[in-house]
Amino acid sequence: MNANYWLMKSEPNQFSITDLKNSPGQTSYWDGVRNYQARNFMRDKMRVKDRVLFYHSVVKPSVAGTARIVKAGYPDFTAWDPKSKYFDPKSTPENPIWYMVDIRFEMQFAEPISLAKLRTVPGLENMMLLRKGMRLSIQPVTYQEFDIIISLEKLET
DNA sequence: GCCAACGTTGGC
DNA sequence: GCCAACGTTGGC
Repeated sequence: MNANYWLMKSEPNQFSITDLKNSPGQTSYWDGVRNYQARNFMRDKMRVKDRVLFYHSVVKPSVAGTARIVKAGYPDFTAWDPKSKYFDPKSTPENPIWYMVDIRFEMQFAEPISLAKLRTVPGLENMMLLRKGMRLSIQPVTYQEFDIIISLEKLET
């Protein structure tokens, strides 16, 4: 079966692609997602080897690089830790509400591709990220969209 | 820092 | 079940 393609948002001052690159094994779990739609993607749709656009939100909105799913959805244990900022008393090990995946660093773009740039690129007109009011932190991306963004990077390096 | 858009909560 | 109030996201 073919891989799926995704975009995952993170505020770089919380967790950046550099942080992922510097993580043990260049791998990290993706914790703290507390939105049902995003959770459903992780729990039900993401598979090992799926490819990910790593998006930096807020500070300098841009696609910063790529990653791969290396572990499919499993319960987000930070929801069970009262000391975690992601604590949710409604979630228990017996009945987990929130899920995470593990991702591994693949590449960091020499020059992040800015949101403003993406808005000008032919073929990305229907990209979910570019829709008004779109806040979903995990979004499906088509193969074509993924490929266009990768090719932009190659042109600029 | 502002604020529009969205998701969630809770009173009724 | 409706919807106002509130909190959060995230671009600018």
